[in-house]
Amino acid sequence: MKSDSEASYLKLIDYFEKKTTLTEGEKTAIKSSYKIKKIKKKEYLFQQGEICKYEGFVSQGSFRTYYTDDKDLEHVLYFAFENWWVGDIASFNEEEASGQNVQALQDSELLVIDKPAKEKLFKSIPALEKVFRVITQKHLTVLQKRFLMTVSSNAEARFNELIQRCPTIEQMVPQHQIASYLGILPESLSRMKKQIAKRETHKSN
Amino acid sequence: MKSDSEASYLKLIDYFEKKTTLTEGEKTAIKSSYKIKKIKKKEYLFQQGEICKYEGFVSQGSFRTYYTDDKDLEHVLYFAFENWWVGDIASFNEEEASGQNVQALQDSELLVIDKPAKEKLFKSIPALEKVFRVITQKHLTVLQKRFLMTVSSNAEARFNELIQRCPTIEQMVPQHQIASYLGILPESLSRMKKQIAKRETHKSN
DNA sequence: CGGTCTCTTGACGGAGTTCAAAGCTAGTGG
DNA sequence: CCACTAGCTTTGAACTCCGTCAAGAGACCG
Repeated sequence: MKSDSEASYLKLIDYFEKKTTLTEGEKTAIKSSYKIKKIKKKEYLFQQGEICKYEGFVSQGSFRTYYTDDKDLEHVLYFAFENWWVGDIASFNEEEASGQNVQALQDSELLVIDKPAKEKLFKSIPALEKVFRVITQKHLTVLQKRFLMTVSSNAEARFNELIQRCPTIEQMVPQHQIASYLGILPESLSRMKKQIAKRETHKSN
Repeated sequence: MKSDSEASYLKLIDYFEKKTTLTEGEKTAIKSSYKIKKIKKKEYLFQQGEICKYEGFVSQGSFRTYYTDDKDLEHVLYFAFENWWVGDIASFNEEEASGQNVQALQDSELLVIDKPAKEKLFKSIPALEKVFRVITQKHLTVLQKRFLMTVSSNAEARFNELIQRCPTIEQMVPQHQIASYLGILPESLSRMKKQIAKRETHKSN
């Protein structure tokens, strides 16, 4: 147990050390600021209507962030695997109700921090302020690309892009959630894959 | 001329002072870091394929940020009016080619800063590091809402949301650019507005 | 083994696109 | 100040992609 959590903290420290340099004292401060939180499959870090109290670093497992619209349709915003972040920045910072759900796709483990602890950590390690600015910028860039992809290409092009960028996604995530990520219904994805397969066999014959 | 530029700098200082407190020395440092750049209607701060060398604060006029896809269709990502920022964060920071165009909708004026000057300014005013982290977070939040709106509702709902959030947009921006922002073609927006108008007259009769 | 969740398949419908043409508006130059 | 042009908006008809509804087949879990 002790050694497991030690490995999780090492992942986080490694992550930060790729972006900045840390003293031993700073590493200790980071370790004592982030708490381990285990979340079982299908359970939530937080749900729509709640405040996102924790920002989490995925040390084991995987998550999806989604939004349920007024017609009860789910729309997947992100998948998060190991070494990625989960949370709702707006809700976390403004302490207002979130419009998103963060759900574990399998039994998973997060390193979480709440807002007071994060502010305290920023004060003691000012370099982290920049690290998180860069993380947020990266996040914004990814979302911008996603948005442009969504408005400028059809579902099949978006599917191909996803498979290329994340070839193992189909082994990790059920198909109806991939459909949701692509912005189409499960029926449409099923039909689309059939079409692609048909074209493939025609080519190779 | 002198008093015009003085007013522009005051807009920027006022903007920063809403987010943090500044000493007189810091205000002077800000003023000497940002340069005035005038851009005529239909001209560009930068275009697709170029590096975004400047981050700009709109002191007068308005801009649109758009992306041209492989079918030569334009997709408007943002409009920017006074007291908003323009630029491509990824291109600016990583000094890589941008996938976006920032074009003036009318004769306009920006306060611009390049990367070395911004880094120098951050060193002399560390509080700005946080200000820009918060700006980026806000930006991300806005884009997330936009994305969810785009995938979960139809063009008419998106149009109504835009008009409500920005009632004067139709006076400021040509209709085909509004269509592009909504993710539809000008023909579709024209038809949609006709439909809406027809329903309105039926109601009031 | 039964129930629930997931994936597939079919027929139909609708929102938005495509292509083409005509009317309108605003900026430009004589 | 008018005339001309280029760009913007409107309209129509056919089409496409994806959604909707419904039903059945397969997979997973207690």
